Amino acid sequence: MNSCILVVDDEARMRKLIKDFLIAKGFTILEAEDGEKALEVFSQNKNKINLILLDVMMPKLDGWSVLRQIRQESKVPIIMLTARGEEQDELFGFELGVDEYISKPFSPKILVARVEAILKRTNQDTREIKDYGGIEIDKEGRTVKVDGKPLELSLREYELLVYLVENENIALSRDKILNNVWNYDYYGDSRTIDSHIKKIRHKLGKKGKYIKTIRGVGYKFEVK
Amino acid sequence: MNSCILVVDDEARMRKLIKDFLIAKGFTILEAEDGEKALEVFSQNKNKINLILLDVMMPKLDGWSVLRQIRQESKVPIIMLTARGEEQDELFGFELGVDEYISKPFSPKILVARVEAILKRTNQDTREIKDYGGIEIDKEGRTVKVDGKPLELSLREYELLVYLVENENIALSRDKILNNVWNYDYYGDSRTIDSHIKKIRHKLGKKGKYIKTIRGVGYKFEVK
DNA sequence: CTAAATTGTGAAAAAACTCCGATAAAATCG
DNA sequence: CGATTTTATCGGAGTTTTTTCACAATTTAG
Repeated sequence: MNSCILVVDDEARMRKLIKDFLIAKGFTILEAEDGEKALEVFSQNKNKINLILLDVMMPKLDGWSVLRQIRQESKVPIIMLTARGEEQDELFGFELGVDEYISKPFSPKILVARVEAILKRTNQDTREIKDYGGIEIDKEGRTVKVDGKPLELSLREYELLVYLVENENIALSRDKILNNVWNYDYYGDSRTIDSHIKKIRHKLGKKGKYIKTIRGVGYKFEVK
Repeated sequence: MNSCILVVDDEARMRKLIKDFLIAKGFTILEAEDGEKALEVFSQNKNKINLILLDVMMPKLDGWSVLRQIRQESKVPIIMLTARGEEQDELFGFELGVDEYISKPFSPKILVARVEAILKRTNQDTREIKDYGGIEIDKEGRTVKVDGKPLELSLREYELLVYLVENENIALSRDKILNNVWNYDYYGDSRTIDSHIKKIRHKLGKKGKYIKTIRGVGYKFEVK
């Protein structure tokens, strides 16, 4: 993990306070003492920075301006540090893509909690691995595991399996399968599907029986 | 869009207030007057509900309990409605997966702004399409586009390209490439990589030059 | 500049994949 | 139960993908 956070505030004391707490929590910190420096540091560390703590009131370039400029090119999470309870500002900011507010004065605990919450939310591994009765499918990685063991599936096999599991418990007609897994205009032998089903079942081993045959219709994936 | 929001609060007046504002903004509203009802409504509308506004203080089952139970099975965004400024609660809640707090009393504007901010954040199609100098890769869909035009890449070509772009600006040795794109124990001709590189470059057209040859080492993807 | 090393390229061999058609097996119906 | 319909399975033909190999082009070193 070890996320990198850019702290932007004109008060050195405030920066130090924030920095110390976040470092104690294992974060890496970059600092900037005004808006211009913030943009500079940001542009040089785009890929590294995971979150920005941005003070609103600053000399040279205020927090809103910095926010706007950064939002032109990046969706990095930004927490604004504001004077207490300025509703107008909050509304203003959400539209611009502020992720969170923290009002000064704040307790370091709150700070850390919010930072972690936001990072958790955004860092949240976008990788989604879905489990269908022990058949794990990682669509991003295009991999399938059964009981933890990776399976080698050809393109058609993979797509057919994905189509079946994504329609778990739904009986799929051969027509539907052909139209969805094959090109729309494919006009082939309907035994083709059977052939692939056979191979998938075989590769799934014991779990092959989750692919049910629905006589007169087609197939259905059902964990039972 | 038209998101559905579950409003849980024991005060009918409060529910009505929230409901009216959110409906005015085009949301669909479900209501529950206590924790138990909330769970009931939730379990019956799991797939429909996009966000939950959850009061903390309620008879029968309080907000925290509801939160915990819902988090057992769902990541639906939850905004807690709390009495003003209870730090302890906030810390407590972030760990449990609270997405946001709104302190009573709040202005309807703030409410709507936060709801919209959260929905914007979470509804954000999980589908991620990354752009590397005009080469767009959708890993979930396993598609590559160059300047908007889809490319047909074979398995190896695709994986090799993904490996290169994900290590943008890093020179990758042939060894490393073999170990990562091919099976770990692959023991083939080293011209194999070149062959695929050639095909990829060709398919990328003008952008093929982003794949740089690093003599004596291997290749590097670099947009320049 | 020349020789050596490394990479690019195209063609062809090898491997993998997809699809088809024939036959076997199973389920259903009368 | 026997006939009929439907699905399972198998082998192999036709494709596509992957790999290999020989040679050309390029870069680097001396």
